[in-house]
Amino acid sequence: MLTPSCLQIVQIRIDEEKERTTFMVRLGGNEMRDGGDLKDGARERPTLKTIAFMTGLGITTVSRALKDAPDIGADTKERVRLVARQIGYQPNRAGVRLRTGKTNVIALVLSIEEELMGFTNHIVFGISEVLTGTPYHLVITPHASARDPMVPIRYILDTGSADGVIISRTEPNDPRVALMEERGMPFATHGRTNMGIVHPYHDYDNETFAREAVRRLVARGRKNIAIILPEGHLSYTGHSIKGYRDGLSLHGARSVPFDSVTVESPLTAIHDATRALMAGPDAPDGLISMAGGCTIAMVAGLEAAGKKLGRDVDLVSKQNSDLLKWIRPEIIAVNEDIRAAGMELARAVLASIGGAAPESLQTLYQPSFAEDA
Amino acid sequence: MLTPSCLQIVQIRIDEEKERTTFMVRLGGNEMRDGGDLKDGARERPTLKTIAFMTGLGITTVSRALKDAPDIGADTKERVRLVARQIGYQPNRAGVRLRTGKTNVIALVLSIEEELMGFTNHIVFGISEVLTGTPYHLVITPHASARDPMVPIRYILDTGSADGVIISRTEPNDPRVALMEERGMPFATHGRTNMGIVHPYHDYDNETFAREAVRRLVARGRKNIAIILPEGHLSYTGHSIKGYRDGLSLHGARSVPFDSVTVESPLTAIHDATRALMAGPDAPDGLISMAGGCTIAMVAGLEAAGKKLGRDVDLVSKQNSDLLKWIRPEIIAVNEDIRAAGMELARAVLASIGGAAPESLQTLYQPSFAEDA
DNA sequence: GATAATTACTGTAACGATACAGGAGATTTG
DNA sequence: CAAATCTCCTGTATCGTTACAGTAATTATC
Repeated sequence: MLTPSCLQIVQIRIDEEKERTTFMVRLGGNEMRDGGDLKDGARERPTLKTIAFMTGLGITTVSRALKDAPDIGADTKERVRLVARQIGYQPNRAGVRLRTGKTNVIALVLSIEEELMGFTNHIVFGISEVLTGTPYHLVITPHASARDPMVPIRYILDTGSADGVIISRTEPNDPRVALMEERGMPFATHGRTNMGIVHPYHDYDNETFAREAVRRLVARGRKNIAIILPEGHLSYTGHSIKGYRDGLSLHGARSVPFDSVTVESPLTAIHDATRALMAGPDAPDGLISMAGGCTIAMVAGLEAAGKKLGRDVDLVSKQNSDLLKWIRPEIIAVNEDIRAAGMELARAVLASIGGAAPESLQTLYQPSFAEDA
Repeated sequence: MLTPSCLQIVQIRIDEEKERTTFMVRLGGNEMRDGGDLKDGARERPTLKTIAFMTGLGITTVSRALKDAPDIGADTKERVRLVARQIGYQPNRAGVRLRTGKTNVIALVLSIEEELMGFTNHIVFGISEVLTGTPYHLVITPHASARDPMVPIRYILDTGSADGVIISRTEPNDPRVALMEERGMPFATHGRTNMGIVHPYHDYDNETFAREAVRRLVARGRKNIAIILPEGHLSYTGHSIKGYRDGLSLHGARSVPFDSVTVESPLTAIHDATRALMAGPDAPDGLISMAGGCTIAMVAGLEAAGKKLGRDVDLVSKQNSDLLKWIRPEIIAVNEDIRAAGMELARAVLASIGGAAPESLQTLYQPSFAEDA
């Protein structure tokens, strides 16, 4: 039953300097209690103390009631929750963090060289969508990838500034993964590793993409194929190469070397290298691009060499946004849904923080080529 | 002079349950002091207490020494700073935040519908670059722009979760600006307002861009011009229209209505509308686009209508990334440097937090057309 | 040479939350 | 009916930091 809490304000202190009004309360018995500040027009932010005063309960009780602890009576919980909802109570993050060490922060560590076409946008909003409705905030921790990528990781670990970390540009033998694993920091990687550590990840099956890309090209009669790859040290470089090679031998095509540039190179360099390649004696008739940004420069380059897409050469490309079809509908474009990746990664870190087994937090998305292509 | 602090550990308590070792210290006199925990292998994070113990000073003294307070001796400060640097002391954010209310957080409020081509990426890394080396962290607070854009602002204000806020997609009469102003929250807007509130902002001079765009088109003999505008309620829509109209009357051109789509419309809609426009009886010979993403669809649309860029029609477009020239070199593209905008915005909020006058924190970037264009 | 002022440092309380160790009152047990 | 048990609630200490109100020792003042 809801006992009316018979409390009574017996003393009001007005502190003009501090512009606050405090008061004492007499409870049912005759012990006094500090009632806290009288919020002027509910302007001040409510705390547990506010609810404790309003309900006539102790601060501890309120705290435990809101946590649904087993040693609090059912109708007390109800009452506390009601009041908390009414006054819009939200736990003070600094208080929680100081006392418990829980930051309620997910750190997204991004290289400033992430891909041009909306990668950051998509992954950020994918993660955000999952974090909405949880107490977690998303903090962006950037690093110049040329510099030491360990710096932001060490910072987060040393200062304990996040409960979970999401990293991208994963390498097969990634020291960031090793360090976070060692220190027990929950994390998820965009891209797999190959170092004997079982950890949460989300990845796109670039091996399948590359292999299937070769298949589509061969199906169109293209047998001399070139591929533009990511930087050498990233995990997905290896997967791409593997799929590419498998595709070549599986479908009987040959590789035209094209390794003077990577998908990270300046667009001008990619353009020039593609023109040179396509104008040369051993010009390929099939091209594979692992990233949408560089595809645009490649198209310009091959056209500068006098070639025509669909006639002289076919091009399969991955993309993050649905842009390529507007540029040249002839491009065989395959979407990598980075927003979905962000969502998976966020789900994985949250679950990892919650203690889920890492092997249950690994997802691999399959490339989806258009039906006939 | 650096007096050697003659302290002595006189009692060690080993608490096996909590796995910690604490100890008492006898100082030069004979008062005892709690020496805190003996960090096992410097694994635990150092706090003021650690430094206090190591230097033999009080916690308060250490705190004030690190703040360079005037009532602390010069060599004491030196000594404290040395130790702090040695052990890699970093203030606990939760402690500071709880005590002072200072969050050391800048919130970037982004609509999930920000432009495709790298807007988020650029602004985030621009802001980050300025925040690097400061104690500030960047928190991304997203909102579905269809929903109430006030929600994230109210959240930040009610929970005091940031020291400063950066917003984009500013409107001439923006309730977010009014609210933050009223509550005294430092902020900077990407885009100006027109509501009698002087506040920090950064903006791109879209009025000049649109006016100059008309001039370039007229200089190429184009007199029938259409423009694709941003959504109606944004500040820069008004600026664009103003510049556009001024340009038309100034250079003697006429406007071909093109308002069935905005730069926010789906690319398919933009494509179709452009094709219809260009295939119609009143097809313009000059086009102006306020955003790079939609320009790509427009180009596809006008080519689908059988028109050729540079021959039948010229196109002036803004862009965030240097992509358009690879798509059609004929496009007269003008870069809006969003990374620089992020830097300006971050500088502005930080200065605003520091108490700088808002009128000194307003920047307007001029469009830079290529030399001859 | 007593008092005042200055210098350099320190202890206590508080920010808001939670872990922990009670503790009062009702209910069951033998 | 005393003891044990169970229910439900509460006070205290603590996380790391800083504001504030001291205090002891030295130096300046008259």
